Amino acid sequence: MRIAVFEDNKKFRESLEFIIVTTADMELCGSFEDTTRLQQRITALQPDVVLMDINIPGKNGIEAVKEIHDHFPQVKVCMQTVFEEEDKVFASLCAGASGYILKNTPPDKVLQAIREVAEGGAFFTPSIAKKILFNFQQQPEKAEYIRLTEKEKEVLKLLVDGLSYKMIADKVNVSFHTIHSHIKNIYEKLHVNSKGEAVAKAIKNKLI
Amino acid sequence: MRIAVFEDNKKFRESLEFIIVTTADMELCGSFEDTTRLQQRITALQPDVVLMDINIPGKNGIEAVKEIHDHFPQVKVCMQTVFEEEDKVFASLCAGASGYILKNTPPDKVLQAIREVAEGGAFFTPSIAKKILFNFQQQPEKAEYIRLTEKEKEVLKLLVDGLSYKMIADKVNVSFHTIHSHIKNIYEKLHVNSKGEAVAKAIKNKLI
DNA sequence: CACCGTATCGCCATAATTGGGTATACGCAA
DNA sequence: TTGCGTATACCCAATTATGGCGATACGGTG
Repeated sequence: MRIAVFEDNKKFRESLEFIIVTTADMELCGSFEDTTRLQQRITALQPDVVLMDINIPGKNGIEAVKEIHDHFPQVKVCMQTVFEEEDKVFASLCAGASGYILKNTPPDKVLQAIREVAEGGAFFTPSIAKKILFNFQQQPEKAEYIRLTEKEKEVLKLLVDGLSYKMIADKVNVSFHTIHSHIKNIYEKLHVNSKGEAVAKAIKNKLI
Repeated sequence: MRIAVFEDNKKFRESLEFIIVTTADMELCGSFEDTTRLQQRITALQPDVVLMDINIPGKNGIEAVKEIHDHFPQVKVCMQTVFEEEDKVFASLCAGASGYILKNTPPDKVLQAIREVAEGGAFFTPSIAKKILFNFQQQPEKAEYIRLTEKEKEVLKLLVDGLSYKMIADKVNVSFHTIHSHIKNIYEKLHVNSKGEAVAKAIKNKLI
């Protein structure tokens, strides 16, 4: 597992380097104090995971993660910061970071974070996770949980994709009438009475 | 630290009980296989953390977490499930859960999750965290620039709200035919040919 | 200025799709 | 045994999708 570090604080960079080089299944493939020549470096080093300081000289961490995400989508990025700057947290997550850890995170957690993101998962320190959670819980009206059956979800999904009753019936291999019936039930559960509303509600409430 | 367990699967419930009772700083204050008399139980047991199966008999886990969150805001809830049912994940997070773990999570991680949520943090297994992350990152690829006129945007917006042609015409104070005409143009620009697709595309690409 | 393209607005007609109602049937779980 | 999910079916009215036709207005260009 190849790791690259971008961190301007010498002390902290060296401690990250130490953590990585002393770990059997990890290889430190690069360590930098700024984000200049970012793309060349990534191209040359081919890291699996990048540890990126959010306040780094050159282009800042958020722009850097965006650039990496756009040009090297297979490279996972884990952000690190001293402070829990709310807006930067969300900005970097939106920019494509897979993890977010505070710099007081103990070494074993750092390694855990690296492994999780390398495997395609995501890792947040609890306080960051809490912030993210809060962001969800702010949205009040989503509170109503709509219980759709599996079939109904399947049909709704296809409805959102823009398929007609006929096409859905064909796809699911049941009759047109069955689809009709399912959709009537879906509308009832969603409290809507048209395709448009159903699609809107499905997407907004992430029912699909 | 007082923990209450709600889990209908006997095997799994017992293994949770075992994990908790064998941990020095934790106390199992209750263990149930359904969510009946939920409020009485919580009132009596005064748990710090509740582990709640998402598919539990009685009122389901999502309704249960909502009830706990509403009536006992100091009680933290950590959800558990076998499957990563996307809609249920988000629904329970919105309902007030502080953590979300899969049932294949190893014991040490379960304990970690309990501790994190007890301390006011949040805990997600990496795959769940990834789902949450996705939710942030879903930005439109906007490869194609869609230029809608103001009128078209207005009509599209109303379409997304689920209004019929007639209702839109009424709202915008033009004739049904004009709306018809606008919608034809919108469909052309979006490369779609049904209300459902148009609504889906409008929301996904944030055209409105 | 006259010309062209684009956006806006209006209408007709037809065919297909959709929404709502009602009904039957089967298996399965509470 | 009742209820729910699933599947099927028919009917009917309303809505929607498509195509074509035409008019006005406005900004920029030759």
